[in-house]
Amino acid sequence: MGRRKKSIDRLGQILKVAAALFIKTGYLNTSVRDIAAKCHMNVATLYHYVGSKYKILNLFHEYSVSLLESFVEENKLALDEMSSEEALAYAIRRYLEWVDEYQDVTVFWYQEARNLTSVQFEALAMQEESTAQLFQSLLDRGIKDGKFRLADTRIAAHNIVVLCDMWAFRRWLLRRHYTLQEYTKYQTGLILSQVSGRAH
Amino acid sequence: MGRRKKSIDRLGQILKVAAALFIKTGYLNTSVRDIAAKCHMNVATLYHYVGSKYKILNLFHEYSVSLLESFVEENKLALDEMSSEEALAYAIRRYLEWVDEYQDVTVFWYQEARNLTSVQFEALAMQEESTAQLFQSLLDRGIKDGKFRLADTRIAAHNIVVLCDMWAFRRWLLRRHYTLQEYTKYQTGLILSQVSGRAH
Amino acid sequence: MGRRKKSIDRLGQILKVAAALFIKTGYLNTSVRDIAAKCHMNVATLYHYVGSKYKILNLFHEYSVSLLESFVEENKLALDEMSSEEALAYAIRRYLEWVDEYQDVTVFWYQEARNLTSVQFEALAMQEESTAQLFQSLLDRGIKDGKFRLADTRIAAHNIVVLCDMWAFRRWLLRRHYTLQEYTKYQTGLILSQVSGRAH
Amino acid sequence: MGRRKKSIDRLGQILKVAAALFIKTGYLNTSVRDIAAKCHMNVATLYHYVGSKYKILNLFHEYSVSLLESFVEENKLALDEMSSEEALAYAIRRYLEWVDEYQDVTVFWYQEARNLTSVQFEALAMQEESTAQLFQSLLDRGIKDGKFRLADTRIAAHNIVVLCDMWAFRRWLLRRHYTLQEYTKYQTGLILSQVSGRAH
DNA sequence: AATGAATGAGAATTCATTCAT
DNA sequence: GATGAATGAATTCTCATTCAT
Repeated sequence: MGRRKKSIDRLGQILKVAAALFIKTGYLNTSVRDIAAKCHMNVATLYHYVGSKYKILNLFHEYSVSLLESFVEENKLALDEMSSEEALAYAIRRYLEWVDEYQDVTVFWYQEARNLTSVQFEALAMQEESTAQLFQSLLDRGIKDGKFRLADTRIAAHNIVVLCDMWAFRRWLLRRHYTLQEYTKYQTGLILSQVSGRAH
Repeated sequence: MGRRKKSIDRLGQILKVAAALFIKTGYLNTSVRDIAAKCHMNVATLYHYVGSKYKILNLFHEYSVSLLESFVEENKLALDEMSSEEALAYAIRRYLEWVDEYQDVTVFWYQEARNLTSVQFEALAMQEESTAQLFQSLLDRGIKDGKFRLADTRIAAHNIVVLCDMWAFRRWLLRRHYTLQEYTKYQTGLILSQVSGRAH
Repeated sequence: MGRRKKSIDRLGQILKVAAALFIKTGYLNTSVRDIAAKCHMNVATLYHYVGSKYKILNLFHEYSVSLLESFVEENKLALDEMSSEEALAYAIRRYLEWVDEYQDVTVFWYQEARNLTSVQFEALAMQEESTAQLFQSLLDRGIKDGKFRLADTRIAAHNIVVLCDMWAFRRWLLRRHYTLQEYTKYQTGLILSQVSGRAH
Repeated sequence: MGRRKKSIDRLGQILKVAAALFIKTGYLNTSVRDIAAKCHMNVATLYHYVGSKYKILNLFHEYSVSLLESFVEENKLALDEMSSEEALAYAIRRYLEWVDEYQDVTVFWYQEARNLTSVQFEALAMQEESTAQLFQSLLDRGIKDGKFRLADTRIAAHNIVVLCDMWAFRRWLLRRHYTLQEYTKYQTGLILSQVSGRAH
């Protein structure tokens, strides 16, 4: 068990250190030596655990996907008991909190998706779609309720996701002017106008 | 002048070729040799014109900024004669056309901004801000007119920019479901709802 | 004894697996990890039995030498009762059968003798000489009998060995045109002409 | 021209040095660093000329093939004016001189043919066949003349080639007992007996 | 203006081997 | 006897850049 534990720890350590370096300097700018050094580990030892540099990106990818996954899972049920508008507002707030917590991860994949194989890219995209679908189902519900009026809920849902991600990838601007709370308040307002609007 | 002209041509050729390669495989994955080879040019000759690999990114950066710049310039005046709503819709349509034309460039900078110095990053950011300001001024005008109701025009303006850029950086999804025309129609509708909404 | 037996089995297993890998991909291209893996054995366990990679080559070497040795032993006595010509033909046939059976081993040492220490190389060479001497003694006997006429029986003996080994190291060519039986017939004929010839 | 010349020199230098190292320690045991160092050249400079380690083996391979090729060419014509027996003896003597001069090369390819691609191996094999064919045509001529009696000239021709190559790959033994002249004399005698013998 | 040659630094990865448990 | 973890040294190869001509 001690063995087992140590092995997992090492792998965890590698993942954690590598993720930090990847985020800080980018995947291509990070060398395996850098990662090993920061782990106080011989390069060969690192290879004992991971197989290749790309495998590390892989692991980080899986971890990132799982983060999103659990966000979706955690919030699915809680929303059923609220009204459409409350639910949407709640989901936006929670997702923005999530983006805030994992902003580095969010931005990272906006930038480095290029380095994934197409298979992995699909996985990431699919997970992002399922986040969008969480919002989409809320919008559909609101339409049934007569609370929302929308020509196309898919675009609207993706809009919501992107406007939340924007808190991460435009942080250089937004942080200068708003707190997360303010940003949440404004965006929620705008999005609610968007979905309940008398468009066109 | 012949000299001068040739020199400029060479530089232009390098920029063009490099941009294509950068876009296709990323800045770090593109080697100076690759660029030189595609220009049918010796590496040393290339260095005669550009100084460093990073300088090429620089040039591409300046070029990209100028593209945005001219977009702003071209559209500023045309908008004055329209009504607030017409002007906004027109600006969105024009910007989406621009994003569609330069989608590779747009996506590139979402991904590779990391490789810029902070000074250059500032320049890029500033230019993006000035695009946002184009929209912001339209929003401000609409508020004065009583056509729009908005608590914060800055966020709303950035929303518009990001939702347009999204046509480029989520193309893997959007292209599957919408033409540019459809996308333009839907987003314009949603944005107009957003800005003319009863804020919360 | 159970212990002892198991230990010998393990060693035998290593030798067998290693020999197969050496033959297939060459000594240098075979890694200790490969061998251990194919033995379903930990690398360290393997080292518990063998000491070094080179020692494995050693073992294989000894095994190869012993193969030749037993060939010589097995055939020495049987030959006494035949006539010189019969004996020579018989010895050639038997040796060709041996080469055919151990063609991989034969070829291997033609190729990898380089990787032996000079001491080991001597051992291999000596054993090859003793194979040659088997033939040489037959030739000497034939000369005494007046059946063969030869200026130098050493060269003639080595010729025989090499022409038989050739069945292994030129198999890429010979197999296309001849069966072992045909090859045996032709070579026996040629060699008999050689040794009974009215030369020069 | 100076340029051109230097470039060829460098390549020639690399080939020469590499060949020597390959012969001395084997292809796999020779590192690119070793080669570069012996050339007083930076590793990257070496790669400026050759592309890959394997390409060097390639070059050496081509060179070796060309050596054999020119041996065949040089001797083809000279043989026409002699009698069959004279011609065969002459060809053997010349080929043995060739093997003696290029014994390292000869032995090398007996050992390292494994490291060639199958395409390259074919090329080497084909060239060896054409050497054999030189002898085979002499044997065929001798049969027409009624000078030689042979059931299969292909095997006989390959025998000659192999018995000559043997001077190189059994040098550890043969050099102890014979000079090249003695070896030539004995083998010529044996081969002539072989080909003019009363086949069985 | 143009180029072939050159280079130091560094990339990812593999290897035979050892050691503590 | 067995094993997972560890390592120093070495591998092939690439890169951005410079320099003499």
